[in-house]
Amino acid sequence: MRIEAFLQQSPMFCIHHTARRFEALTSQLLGADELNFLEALILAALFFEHPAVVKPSQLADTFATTRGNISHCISSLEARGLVQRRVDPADARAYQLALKPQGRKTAIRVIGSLDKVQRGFEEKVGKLHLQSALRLVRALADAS
Amino acid sequence: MRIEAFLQQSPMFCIHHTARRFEALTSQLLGADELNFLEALILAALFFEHPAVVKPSQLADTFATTRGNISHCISSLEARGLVQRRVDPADARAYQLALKPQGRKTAIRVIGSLDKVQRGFEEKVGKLHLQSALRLVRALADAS
DNA sequence: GTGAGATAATTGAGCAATTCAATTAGTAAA
DNA sequence: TTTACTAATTGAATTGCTCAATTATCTCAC
Repeated sequence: MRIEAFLQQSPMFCIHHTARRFEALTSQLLGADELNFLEALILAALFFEHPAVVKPSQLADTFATTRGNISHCISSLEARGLVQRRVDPADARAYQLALKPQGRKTAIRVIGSLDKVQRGFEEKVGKLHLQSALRLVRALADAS
Repeated sequence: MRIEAFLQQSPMFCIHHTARRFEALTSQLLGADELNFLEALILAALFFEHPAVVKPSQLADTFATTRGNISHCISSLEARGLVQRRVDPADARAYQLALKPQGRKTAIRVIGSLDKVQRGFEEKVGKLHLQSALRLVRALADAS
């Protein structure tokens, strides 16, 4: 198929394809906890940031999405008892987000899953090669 | 934010992020033709494969999606007079897909758009660097 | 201190892309 | 000639997301 030649010569399409693959594998692992990709990232963020204060707007910035999107995910996580909203004592409009004990356990599992998928790719490609591409793809990510 | 350090050290997340960026920029350009990403790829595929015969199932394989998904997109493209379904004379269950004249024009425009986004990234990162990463990301794409 | 405008976040409707199960129709082969 | 398989479509359902409107709060010039 000649289209395949075209696609294989296109870095952006390869990146796109790889990302889809990554998401598919990841959400397979996250499915056990009924989490989507963004929810998983939120849990990871709260885990890594602890004990620093995290607010919804910061998450929206970090993950390049809208506040509405974050808010929906937070609500879903909160409904399952994984995270907690507390009114910011310094600004009553804002919330401080925190992991609840169960959420902490889930976060650890999630981070493990992300690492596992990552290691799977590393095995196929070689860790050094993956690291060498990192700078470039990061540059791409920043060049937005 | 410590989560950002984690994300920047994760090749897969960087790829994910880059891919999202790529899709956003691309669909901005495709929006003029009211095409989504997959529809654009289908048009490109039919353009590059011509005059070879292309069937829905092949497209599903090439783009790693379901036949149902392809079928919906084909219907949308057909409704707009861009592509045509012909019953395969060798197998009455199958269809042969072909670009109609208007679809051909659109395909050329679409391929131009994809190239344009690509060149935009190349400018930011440098074509040589992009090419050097291609082999690696392709390996990642294949490692599925 | 108060009113105008900005800001944090939520909410819910709505959309776009996809998946999934069921269906139609045709092939193959035993 | 019937049993199993395959190509593709269809429509409902799901998912993840955006957008506009809303609530509540803060800031600050006056």
